[in-house]
Amino acid sequence: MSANPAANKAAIKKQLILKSARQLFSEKGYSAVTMKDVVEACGISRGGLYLYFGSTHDIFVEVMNAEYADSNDVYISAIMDGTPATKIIGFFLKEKRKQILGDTDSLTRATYEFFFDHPMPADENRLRKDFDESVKILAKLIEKGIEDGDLYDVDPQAAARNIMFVLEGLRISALTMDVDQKLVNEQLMYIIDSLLVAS
Amino acid sequence: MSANPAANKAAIKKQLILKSARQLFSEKGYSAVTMKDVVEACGISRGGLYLYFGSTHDIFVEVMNAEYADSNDVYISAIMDGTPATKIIGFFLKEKRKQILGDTDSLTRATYEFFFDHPMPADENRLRKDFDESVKILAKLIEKGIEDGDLYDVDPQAAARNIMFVLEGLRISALTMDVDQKLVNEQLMYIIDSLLVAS
Amino acid sequence: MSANPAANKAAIKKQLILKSARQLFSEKGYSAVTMKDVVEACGISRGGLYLYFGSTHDIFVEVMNAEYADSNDVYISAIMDGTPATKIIGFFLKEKRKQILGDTDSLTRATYEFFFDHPMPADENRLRKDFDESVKILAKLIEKGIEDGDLYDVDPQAAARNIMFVLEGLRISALTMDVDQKLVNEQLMYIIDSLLVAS
Amino acid sequence: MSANPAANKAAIKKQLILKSARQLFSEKGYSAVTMKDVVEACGISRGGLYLYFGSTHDIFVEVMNAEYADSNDVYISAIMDGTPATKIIGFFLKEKRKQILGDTDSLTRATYEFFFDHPMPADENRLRKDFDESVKILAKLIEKGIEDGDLYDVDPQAAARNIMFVLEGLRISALTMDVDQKLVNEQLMYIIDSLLVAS
DNA sequence: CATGAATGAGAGTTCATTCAT
DNA sequence: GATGAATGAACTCTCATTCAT
Repeated sequence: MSANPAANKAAIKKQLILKSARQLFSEKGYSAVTMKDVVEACGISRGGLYLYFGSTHDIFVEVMNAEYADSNDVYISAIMDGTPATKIIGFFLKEKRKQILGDTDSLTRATYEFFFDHPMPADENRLRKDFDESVKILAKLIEKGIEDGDLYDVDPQAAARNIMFVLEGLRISALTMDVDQKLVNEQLMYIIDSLLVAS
Repeated sequence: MSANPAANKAAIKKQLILKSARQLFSEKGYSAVTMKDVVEACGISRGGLYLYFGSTHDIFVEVMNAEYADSNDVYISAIMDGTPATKIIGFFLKEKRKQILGDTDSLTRATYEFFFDHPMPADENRLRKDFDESVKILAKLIEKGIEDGDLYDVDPQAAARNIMFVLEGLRISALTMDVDQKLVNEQLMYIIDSLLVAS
Repeated sequence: MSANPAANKAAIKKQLILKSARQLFSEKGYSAVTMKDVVEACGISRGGLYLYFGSTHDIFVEVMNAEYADSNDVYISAIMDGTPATKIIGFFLKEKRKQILGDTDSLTRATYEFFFDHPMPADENRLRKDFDESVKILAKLIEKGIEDGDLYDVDPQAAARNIMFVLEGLRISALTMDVDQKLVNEQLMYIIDSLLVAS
Repeated sequence: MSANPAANKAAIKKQLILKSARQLFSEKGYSAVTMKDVVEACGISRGGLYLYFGSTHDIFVEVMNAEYADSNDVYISAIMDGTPATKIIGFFLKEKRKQILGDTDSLTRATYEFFFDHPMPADENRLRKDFDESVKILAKLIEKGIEDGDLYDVDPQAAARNIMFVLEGLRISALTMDVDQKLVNEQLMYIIDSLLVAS
C-alpha cells in the first residue's frame, strides 16, 4: 500500500519511541523525564532519538495528542440509540471515576506538569479541549434529561461545567491529597442527587 | 531586649531565605528551583545556605508551613458576631475566587508539584489539612444557613466538600487550562444558586 | 583485522585512562587521587571519564588487577630448568629488593591505602593473593634447597612466610621510615645466612 | 604550683583536643580526619580549634609525640633486675603481638598514612625513632642471651632488626591483608626457634 | 580568648546535545 | 539514516579558613 517504505519505517520507530515515552511520563510525570531516560527506555541510540524528537517537550506533545483522541464518541452514539440520558450520565460518571481512582498508567500528572511549564491559550490547549468536549456532551445529556423530565430544570451549560470542575477537583486531589474512593463516590452521588428529580 | 540575640539573628536570616525562596517557588514551581537559585536569590554564599537548609525540600516544607497558617479564623469570628451565614459564605467564596484568579505570587503550583513528588497520607498532608479545614468551616456555615432557613436542606458535609472540589477544580484549571474570570464567576454563581432558597 | 573495532577503541581508551591513572596513583597514593585529577591527567572531558569508570575505586581496582598479573612464572620456569634453588632464591630476593628500594613508580603506597579503606578477606584480597603466591614459590624453592643439602632443614612454609614478612616490613619501612639500601642489604644477607648451610 | 593559671587552662584545652583527635585518628586514619571532625568530636568552636592548631597535620604531630613516649623503659628495668634475657624477649614479643592483633584504638594506620604524606629523614622520624629504640633494646637482650648461652651466636644488631622487620611486616599485613592470629603466632614461634639454643 | 556564621574553592555526578564514523 | 562516544555546562554538597562580635 505504502509508496514509501522508508517513511513507514520511520513512522514505526516513532511509534516505538512514543510508546516507551508514554510509559515513562505516566510513571515519573513530565519534567522528571529526561532524553536519556527515553533513550534507555526504548533501546534506541542517543543520536537516533534526536532524529525524531528534539526534546522531551516535543515527545510529550505527540504522546498527548495520541492520548486524547475522541474518546467521547461512545456517548453520542448512546444518545442516538435512544438510551435514557440519565443512564448515559451514569455511565459517563462511572468512566470518570475509574480515571480518577485508577490513576496508574495515566498521564494526568504529566499533563498537569506540562501545562504548568507551558501555559497555553484555551484554543491550543489539549487539556482544555478535552474539558470542553466533555462539557459539550454532558450539557447535551443534561438537556435531554431535562426534556425527558428526569432532571431538574437547570442551565445545562453551567451544570455540565460544574460537574466537570468537581471531577477536575477530584482528579487533582486524588493525585495530591490522598483522596480515597469513598470521597469520590460521595461526590458522584451528590452530583446525581442535585440533578435528579425525585421519583 | 532579646535574651538570645544569636538565635534571633539566625531566625532573621532564615526568614530572609524563606522569603526569597517563597518568591522563587511561586515563580518557578517546586521542582525547578535549585539550591543554587536560592543562593543567588538571597545573595548569600553557597555554603551559607546549607547552614540553614539541607535541600529545597526542607525549604519548601517550611515555606509551606508558614503559608498555610490559620487563615480561616476570620470566618469563625464572623459566625460569632452574628453575621448571616449566607453573607459569610459569600465572603468565603470571594476570597477563594481571588486566590484562584490572582495566581501570581501564589504557591499553588509549587504545592501541587511538591505533593506529586512526595505523596503523603491525609493526616500529614498540608494541602489536605487545609482542604479539610475549609470543609469544616463551610459545613458549619451551611448548617447555620439551613437553620436560618436561607439554604436548602442539604447534607452540610457533602455540600461543603462539593463546593471545595469545585474550587479545587477551578484552581488547577486556572493553572493549566486558561480558565478565565468569567468561568469562575459563573461557577461561584452556580454554587450559590444551588444552595440558596429563592426568596 | 578486528571483528569489533568499536569495542577495540573503547578498550584503547580505557587503557589510556588506566595508564594515566596508574601514574597518578603511584605519585599521590590512592585516596588523594580525584576523578578530576584523572580527567586532567588523561586530557578527556569530565563526563567522558564517567563513561568508563564510576569512581576512583573502580579505576584503582582495574589498575591493580593489571599490575599484579602473574609475575612469578619466571621462578617456576627456573626450577624446571634445573637452576639451583639457592640461586633462584637469590634472584627472587634481588627482585624484591629492587621493588622495595626503587619505589618510584610503584603502587605500593596506593595499594596499602586502598586496603586501609577497603578491608577485604584473604580470598578476595589482591595483596594477600600476591603474598601467598610468593610464599608458595619460596616454600617450594626452600624445599628444593633442603633436598639439595644447600639449606638448613627448616619448615619451608614457615620460613617462606618469615622471609615474606621481613620483605613486607622492609617495604612499608622504606615508604615511611627512611630505610636505606644498606639496611635492606643487611636484612637480605641475614635471611640468606639464616638459611644457607655453611660450606 | 603554676604561676600562670591561664596557660594552664590552655594546656587543659589542648589536652582535650588531642584526646578527641587521637580517637578520630585511630578510627579513620590520618588523611580522612578533617578539622570539622575534630571540632565536632571535642565540642569546641570552629574558630577555637584554630587558636591551638592550624591543621590536622599539627594535631597529629602532637598526638603522635604523646603516643610514642618511652614505653620501653620496662625492658631496661627487667634487665637490671636480673630477669633472664630470653624471658624478657618473650615479654617483648607478646607485647608486640598484642599491638599487632588488637589494632582497635591504635594509631598504626594513621601513622603510616602520615608518613606516606610527610616523608621524613630518619633522625626526625617518630616511627623510625621508635623502631630504632626497639632495635637497641632487643639487641641488648639478644647480646645478653648469647652471653648466657641461651641464644645462638648471631649478630645481635642484625638479628634485632630482623625481628623488628618481621613485626613491622606483620603489622602492615594485619591492617591490609586479613592476617590472623594463627599466622602471627607462627611467626613469633619461628623467630624464637631461630634464636633459641635447643636445650 | 572564644565563638560560630559566612565565604568560596573544589570535588562528584548527570545530561542535553553534537559529531565523526 | 543511525550510532554512541565525547563534550561541557549545571547542580549538589563539603570543608578549610576567616572574621566580626
